[in-house]
Amino acid sequence: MTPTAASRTARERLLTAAGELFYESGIAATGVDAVLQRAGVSPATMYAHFAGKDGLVAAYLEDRYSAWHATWDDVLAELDDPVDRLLSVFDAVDRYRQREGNRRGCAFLAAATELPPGHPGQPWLAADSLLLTGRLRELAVAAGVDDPDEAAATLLLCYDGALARSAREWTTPDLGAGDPVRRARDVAAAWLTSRGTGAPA
Amino acid sequence: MTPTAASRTARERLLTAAGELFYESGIAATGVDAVLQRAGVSPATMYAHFAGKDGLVAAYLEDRYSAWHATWDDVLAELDDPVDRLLSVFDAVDRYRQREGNRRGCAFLAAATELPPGHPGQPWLAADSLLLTGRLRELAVAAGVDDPDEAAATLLLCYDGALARSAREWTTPDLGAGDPVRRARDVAAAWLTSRGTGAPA
DNA sequence: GTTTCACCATAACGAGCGTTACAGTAGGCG
DNA sequence: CGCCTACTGTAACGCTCGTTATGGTGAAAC
Repeated sequence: MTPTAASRTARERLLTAAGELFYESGIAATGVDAVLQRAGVSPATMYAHFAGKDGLVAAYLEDRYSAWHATWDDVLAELDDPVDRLLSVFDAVDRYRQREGNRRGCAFLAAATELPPGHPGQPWLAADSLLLTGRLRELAVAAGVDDPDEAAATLLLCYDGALARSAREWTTPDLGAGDPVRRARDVAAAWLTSRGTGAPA
Repeated sequence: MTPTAASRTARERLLTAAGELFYESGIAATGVDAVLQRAGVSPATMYAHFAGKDGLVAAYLEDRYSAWHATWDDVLAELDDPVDRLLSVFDAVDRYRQREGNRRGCAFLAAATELPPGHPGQPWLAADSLLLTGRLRELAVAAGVDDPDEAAATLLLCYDGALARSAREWTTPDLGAGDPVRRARDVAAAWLTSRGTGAPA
């Protein structure tokens, strides 16, 4: 908007500050003051940009959704093999973590347990679920698996398992367990080769 | 304690009320007043039994832990086959849901995202993790799988995946996906037969 | 130079909530 | 009877936190 600002605009600073704090400390546990202080923004400015804390939360989730969506697109653009493309969710999670320094599980999973029904951020949670289920099914069809719906559901199970385990290991480190995302990819791949592609016993 | 009380004692009523409300609406979102009203207990009585809301939360988690532990024990006592015993986590979840009317994912998973570090309820979350990892590894050893650690980690991945998906489907119903716990059991069983038990290609 | 726009700093308001205090009641028991 | 225990009901305190209001700064626009 303003070409003047030497540093980033207030809205951007608010969004990154909110992203860090909401993600690390939880949404409900993070006060507006903490976000304002980290962003170096005055209250009036924030309420000019967002519809209160709820609006800021919604914008934060939209931001995460866009970043996740774009990351998956990038990974997908580099793959040709249909099975690789079907398993790309896990590679996308890897790259997303690498980009955003994400080490505490899934932001949407945490938000799903924190946000009440009707919260303005809920549509982005639904969008995330829709993206996952829809795209996994498309890719399963393209990969020519026997039952695309079942394959998508199984992939989704492994995906959520990886994220949930990441979240749990954050608070209770389970040494020697290895990377849950890597393991989830392996399990999903094994399931696909044994039952997904037409390989009758 | 008191043989007099015609109905259950105040402590019991508080615990069940807290269990329902904390589980359905979240811990942070549930006010003490709501628990008191549902339990039909005055504030003074509650603070005589528990160390504030945090103490009530801790007692609630202890209660859930005990119930979960006991349920798994019951299921385990009915099984003899080593592989069935290894897969009993999922059957135990089934029975637990049936007993407690549990339909919104895992209470510990939700609590893990809500409770701050150092909260008096954290030990019970750690106990749950420890029970899972420890027991799964024991059962894996007893089942004679090739790599007990890897088998336990894989089972744990499927387990958390089932619970996380249950939680997500609560807010965003994914019709036609079937029961995540059932699916997790199937995936885990398939993984075991293909790689767990000594069945070299 | 004046207007305008985006923004900062501080303070204050108002609601919600965890907590405590203060009386008052019903039943078991010596 | 009187004592003790377990409990109820209401009210109030104190604090946090989201929100709003007020005055002021600095830089681009014309």
